[in-house]
Amino acid sequence: MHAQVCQALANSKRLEILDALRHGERSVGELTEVLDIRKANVSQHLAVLRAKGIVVARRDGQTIYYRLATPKVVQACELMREVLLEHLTRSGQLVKAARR
Amino acid sequence: MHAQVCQALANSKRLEILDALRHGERSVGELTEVLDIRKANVSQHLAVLRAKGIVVARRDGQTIYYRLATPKVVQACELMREVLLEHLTRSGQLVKAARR
DNA sequence: TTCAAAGATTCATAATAACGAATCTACCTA
DNA sequence: TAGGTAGATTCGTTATTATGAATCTTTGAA
Repeated sequence: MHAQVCQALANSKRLEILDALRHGERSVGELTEVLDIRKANVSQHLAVLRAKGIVVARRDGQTIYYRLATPKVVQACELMREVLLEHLTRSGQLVKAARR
Repeated sequence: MHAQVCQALANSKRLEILDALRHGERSVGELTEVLDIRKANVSQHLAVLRAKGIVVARRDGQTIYYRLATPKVVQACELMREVLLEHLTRSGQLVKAARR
């Protein structure tokens, strides 16, 4: 199940969605504009995030607003970004060392 | 790239590897015993984790020891586990509410 | 040197995931 | 209630990923 949660984060579009939701809720239409992909596709990604409990939906009339289920997702993403940056820094140093 | 890092964590075997490395380095042979899968497959998973900078290897004679590149990976995993638990708790409440 | 042990890599195949297109559902308004 | 709008769902196709089997590489010992 833990792997399933990670799998839900393993897609650049879905990470963009989470980034867009970082500072508050957004409607599907707004997300569609931000991501610049088809609405059906946005819905599909939202369904994945919803199924894993990463985002929650709220309906207001015709529009449905999504928000993060918990700020912990953002924290986890930030940590992973730091892991990535450290790796890039290390491998960058390797490249430099190899050039000497 | 961020999605690629998440992708590397999106596999139960690889999460088991990270769990085994949580308290210190382990050789490939030790990991093979813990995971109870073929050595080739363990190497493949380790190659994925290595490529994303999540683990690093150290050779000592014939055996190669792996360890976490940074404790941040474990922290990120813990946060994701909490997200999962919160989700399970919420959906468990939904099941109960539906039964009433 | 040759052989064996510990891993890594390559390749082929089976299983999953992503996306577009079409269809379906819920809500609002005339 | 008919029509329109915002999303969701289903399905088929294409692209990725996981795994086993076989092969290759590195190291240490006879």
